[in-house]
Amino acid sequence: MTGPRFRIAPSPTGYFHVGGARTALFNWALARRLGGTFVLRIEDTDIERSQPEWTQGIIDALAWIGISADDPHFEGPYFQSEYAAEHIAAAQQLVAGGHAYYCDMTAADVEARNKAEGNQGYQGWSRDRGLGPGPGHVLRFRVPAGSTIVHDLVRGDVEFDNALIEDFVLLRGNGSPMFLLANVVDDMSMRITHVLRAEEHLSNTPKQQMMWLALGHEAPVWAHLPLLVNEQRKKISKRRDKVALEQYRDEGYLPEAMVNYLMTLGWTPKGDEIQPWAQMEGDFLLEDVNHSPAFFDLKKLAAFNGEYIRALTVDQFAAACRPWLLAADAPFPADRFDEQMFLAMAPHIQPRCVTLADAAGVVDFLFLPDPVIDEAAWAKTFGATESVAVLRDSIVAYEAVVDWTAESLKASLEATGEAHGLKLGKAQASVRVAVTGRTVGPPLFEALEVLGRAETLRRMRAAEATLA
RNA sequence: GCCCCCAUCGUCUAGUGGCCUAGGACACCACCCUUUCAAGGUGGCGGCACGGGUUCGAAUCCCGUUGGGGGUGCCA
Repeated sequence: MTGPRFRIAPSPTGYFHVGGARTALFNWALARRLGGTFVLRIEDTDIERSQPEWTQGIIDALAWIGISADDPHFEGPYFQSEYAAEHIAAAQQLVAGGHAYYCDMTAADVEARNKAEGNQGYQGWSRDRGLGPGPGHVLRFRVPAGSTIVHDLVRGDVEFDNALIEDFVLLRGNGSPMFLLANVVDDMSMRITHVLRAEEHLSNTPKQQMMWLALGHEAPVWAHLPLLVNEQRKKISKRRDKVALEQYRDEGYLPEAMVNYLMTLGWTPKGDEIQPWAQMEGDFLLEDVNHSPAFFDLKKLAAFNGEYIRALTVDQFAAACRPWLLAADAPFPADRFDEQMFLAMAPHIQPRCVTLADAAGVVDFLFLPDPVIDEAAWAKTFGATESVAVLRDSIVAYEAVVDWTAESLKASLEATGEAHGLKLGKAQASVRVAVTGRTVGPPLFEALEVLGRAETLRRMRAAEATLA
C-alpha cells in the first residue's frame, strides 16, 4: 500500500467513543478510496489503566462498524508505549538542534513567579540558563518567534501567533515523554501523511507542527472535524452522555444504521441520506465536511435504525433478534421461547421495532406463562360494561370457531362486537387486554392464531373470572 | 483572562452573488389508511443571530457585535 497514510489514535479506556467512531469512519473512507492505509495506534501511555482487553475492545468496535483488521488497508495495532525510546531520542534530537532546553522550575515555582509578576503561563525563564538534564528537570520546547499557519483541509488556513504559545513541556521531570511529543514522533515514524481528528485538537496543532518542522519533517495534512455535541451543545463525554459504541451495539442498533448516521454528522451524503457504505466511501471528500459542531441526536439515530430494520428480510430480522430474545434479561425465560411462533409473528413486529432489543418486549406475552397485566389498560378497558360483555360473549364465540385462523377470529369478534354496537377497533380491546395484558401490541388475530386456541381461551376465561 | 473555531427551520443539513417565494431529512401537528400500536401515504408548522458595508443584486463576500464551543497541564 503506497498511498496516503491515515491513522486513529484512541487510548484504551474500556469503551469506544462514538465520536472516535465517526473520526475512524472518515479516515477509513479516505484510506480505502485513495488506496491508502488506515493505521491503528493505541495510545496506552496512561499506564495505570491500560489492559489488553481494552485493545481488543477497540478492535471489536472497529470491526462492528466495518473497519476490519483483516482488510489490506488496515495496519496495526501499534502501541505507543512500545515507542518510548523513539520519543526520548527525538527529544534529544531537539536538544541537539537547539529546539529544546531543560528547566528546573516546578509547576509551583511557575505559579509563584507568575503571581509575583502578574503573568500567566510559563515565560521561557530557563531558555538561556544552560541547564542540563537532571532529576526534576523538564525538557521544554523552544517556541520560535513568528507565527504558525496550520493548513487545514476542513477549515482552511488557521494562523497562530507563536508569542502566545508557551514553551511547552516535552519530557517530564522523571524523563517520561508527554503526549504531544509521543503523538508527533509516532506519526512521524509511522509515516502518517494525513491527520484527521476532532476539532478539540486544533489549538494544539501549531505546537505539533513546530515539532514536525524542528525534527526536520514536513508537517502532515491536517483536517479537524467538527465536534459531536449533546443537547447542551457541549462535546459529548462519558460523564454526561451515552458515548460508548458498544452500548448501542448491545441495545440492538444495526451497525449499518450507526455507520450511516455517523457519516451524516458533519458531512452530507450525495442524494438520499440513507445509503450504503460503498456509496459514501466513494463520495466522501474532506472539502465537503462542515465546520460547525453536530448534535448527536438519538432520535434521528433511532429513525435510521428503524429504517434499516425494516429493510431487512424477515429471516434476517428474526435472526438478528435472536440474541435479545434468548438473553438472560429477556422478559421471558429462554426455554419458553418458541422459534416457530416468533417467525410467524416476525413480519408483524418488524415495523414496530426501533431497535432489535424491542422485539422481545413486543412478543413477550406469547412466551410468558401468563400475560403481565397493565393495570391502567385493564381499568380503562374493562371500566366499560360492554367490554366485559364482549369478553364473555367472545369466549363463547371463540369456543365455537372451527378454523383457528386470524381471519375467522377476526370475523367472529367483528360479529360479537356488532352485537354490542361496537366497531372492531373497540371490541378487540377486550380480547387484547385479556390475552396480552395491554391495549397496544402487534396485530391481535395473528397473535391469537399463533398462541393457539387452548391458551387463548384459558387467558380469556381467566380474565373473565377476575372480572366476575 | 488569552488564543482558536463556529453561526440556515427545534435537530442534521442543501445552498459557494441572481435558478431562493430558502430545498430535504428527523422531530412535531393534522388528515388518510387501519384491528390497537406501529409502518405507509398526503399535507402543515418552522430558519438565513444582529448591525454595518461591498454590489445592479446577498443566506452566500468583508468588518463589527452578540451568542455558542474548544484549547490553554510535569492529562491523553
